[in-house]
Amino acid sequence: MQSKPTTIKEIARILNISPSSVSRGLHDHPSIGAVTREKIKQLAKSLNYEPNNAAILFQKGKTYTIGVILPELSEHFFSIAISAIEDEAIKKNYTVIFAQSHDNYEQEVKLVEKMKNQRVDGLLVSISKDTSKFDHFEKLNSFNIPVVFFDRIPPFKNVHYVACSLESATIKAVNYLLKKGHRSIGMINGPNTLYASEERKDGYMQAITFNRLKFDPSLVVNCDLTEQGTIEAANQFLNHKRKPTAIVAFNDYVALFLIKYFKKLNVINDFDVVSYANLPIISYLDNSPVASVEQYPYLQGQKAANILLDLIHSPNSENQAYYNTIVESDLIVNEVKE
Amino acid sequence: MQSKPTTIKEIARILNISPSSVSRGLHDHPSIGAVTREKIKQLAKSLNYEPNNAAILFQKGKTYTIGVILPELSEHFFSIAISAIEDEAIKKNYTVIFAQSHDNYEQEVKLVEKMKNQRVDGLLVSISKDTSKFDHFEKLNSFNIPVVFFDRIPPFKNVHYVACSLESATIKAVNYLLKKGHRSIGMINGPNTLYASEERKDGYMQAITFNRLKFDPSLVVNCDLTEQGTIEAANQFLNHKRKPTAIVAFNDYVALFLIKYFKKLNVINDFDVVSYANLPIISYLDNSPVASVEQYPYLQGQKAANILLDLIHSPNSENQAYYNTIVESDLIVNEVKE
DNA sequence: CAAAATTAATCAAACGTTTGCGTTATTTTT
DNA sequence: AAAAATAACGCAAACGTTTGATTAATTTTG
Repeated sequence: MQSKPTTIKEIARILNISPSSVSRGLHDHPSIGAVTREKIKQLAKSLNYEPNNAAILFQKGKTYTIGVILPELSEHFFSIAISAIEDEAIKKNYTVIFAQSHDNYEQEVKLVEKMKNQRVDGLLVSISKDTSKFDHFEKLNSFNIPVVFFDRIPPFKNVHYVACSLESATIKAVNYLLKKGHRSIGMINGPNTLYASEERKDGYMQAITFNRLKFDPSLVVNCDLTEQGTIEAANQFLNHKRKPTAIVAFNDYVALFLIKYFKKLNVINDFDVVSYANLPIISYLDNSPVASVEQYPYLQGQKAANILLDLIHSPNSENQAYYNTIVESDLIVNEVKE
Repeated sequence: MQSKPTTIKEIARILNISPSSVSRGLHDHPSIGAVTREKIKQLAKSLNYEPNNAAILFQKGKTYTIGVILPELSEHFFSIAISAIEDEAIKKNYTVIFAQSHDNYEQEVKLVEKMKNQRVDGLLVSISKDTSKFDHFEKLNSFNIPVVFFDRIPPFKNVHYVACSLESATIKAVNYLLKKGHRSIGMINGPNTLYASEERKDGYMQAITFNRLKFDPSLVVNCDLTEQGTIEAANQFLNHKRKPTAIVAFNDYVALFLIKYFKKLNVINDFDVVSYANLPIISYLDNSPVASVEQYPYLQGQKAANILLDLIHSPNSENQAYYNTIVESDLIVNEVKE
């Protein structure tokens, strides 16, 4: 029952011409006469000819495929980002294959290897949390596979990347709180190993010092981003000699934990919480953060994809300029609570 | 700089043996002696040999790739499901390529075509909302590409599918509300064109009649699932002669709209809302639904992927048995609100 | 010790498509 | 009318790997 797919050879045999002519005819090559061309196309259509992609890819050494490696697809941020990537890719007739590192370095290394074996034309990567070495990406260089990092990027500039400036976002957030009158602002930061933590802290410090306040390091506490860790961080604030009246949470999950805990202690009204918007329906909460940093995952994905496609099509691999694209993040102020 | 990747041929040339021996050596074929085998493997390693996947795929006519077509990757449900699919696929050394139909029939048709051209070994599909014809999938049959539908499945049995029984889930939900003492229960259903709407309604009716109550059709209202539509539906309930005391919402978005509206009217405490759990943090809401139907997207994705891989590996294509797998959904009762 | 069996490796074809280079005819230019 | 250009197509190699059929060398067997 499973009729073998029609091939160019078969069309050639039936029409009594050579396979090369068929190929050229199908591609409107000028050296094929109009009549033959039409005959070829007609027969191809009536035989339901479909080019064998595998053969073409093999022949051309291109796969028209871009790989995406990211930590967790089920995280809202990434699902939006990859959705954008796919939308862009399909416009240019590229296919997307993806894989999750599950925030595991070894897995990430393996996946890079696999993508390379799959001979993807380019790679989009958001690095895992426990990645601190980056040699696995350098191997791609020698295979001429361009890489664009997005959102979770390595801490150096000589790569292509698209990311949000969490620093400026944090400045905006802290400024907003200062303008609201807060004078003691706590920050629940992530582990120090994360570049994103560094950015947040830098932004915080800049905003504080720019406003001629003195920076109190004990108001920035590190946290493993779990619920338990959040509670411990919260306790530090509650017992602080200059108890903060506002808190910048590392992300929405932390904000949720925090709000839950504060509500339990019935101190929720003593705090304004600002967070980073990874989650969609956070605004439906009764005691939602007063503001959120929007990181525009769709835009980031879109830009990253387009840069990658650019790189793939740029003929000279020795183009030494690196795309370092910063997507400005905005502070979204939630409607005033009545 | 971009050194051409090492090939089997090159290894063969250096070792002065034939390419076929190299291939066999690398695959531990018995007809290659131990010493030669080791020499081959060593040289391969030292030359960083990587099999050219494109060539292998072409040669074998298999791609070790499964395609996934779904409506919207950014929907939480699907992002979880595809996350599971990828996890399963990678275990069996398969790669996942995916594309979004954006709930558009024409796009879906195109994507199926594209997947076929990519010669995926199998296809996983969650159909788009406005798909009512299914010929585009039948073409895959003749190419011997198995298809497994999941969650959003066609309304007939002679295909492979994995889905949740929304009917039994709805029965559970309604029963729960009845047990809580509610005697007038409203349902905000989706458009009648959706199979999922039918299932919900059937479940509702069964639960009602099984409990010897009389079914009031005016308590089941259709809704376009927008916020405006939800409000209109809510108004119908508020003006109903037997005003319901509990409402089954079509999904969490509808539930959110509903709760928001009820809160605005300050009637939120007059209702118990039950919903279907597409969203993660719904439980953080102050006035969250009292219970949610968990549809186990990860499990669905997992099962669908495994079934597909089974089908791919089953030698006889004439295996006429269809996998019709139902994932039992559970009613998750949220913690009692203090 | 000849015949059979085993071991170790080679040959060559095949997968489907593309493409540089030839080879004819036919037409155009001098 | 000869030379040059063009049009229309065929030839064959190439991409890298796998695999059935063979061969050659060695060992086992009766």
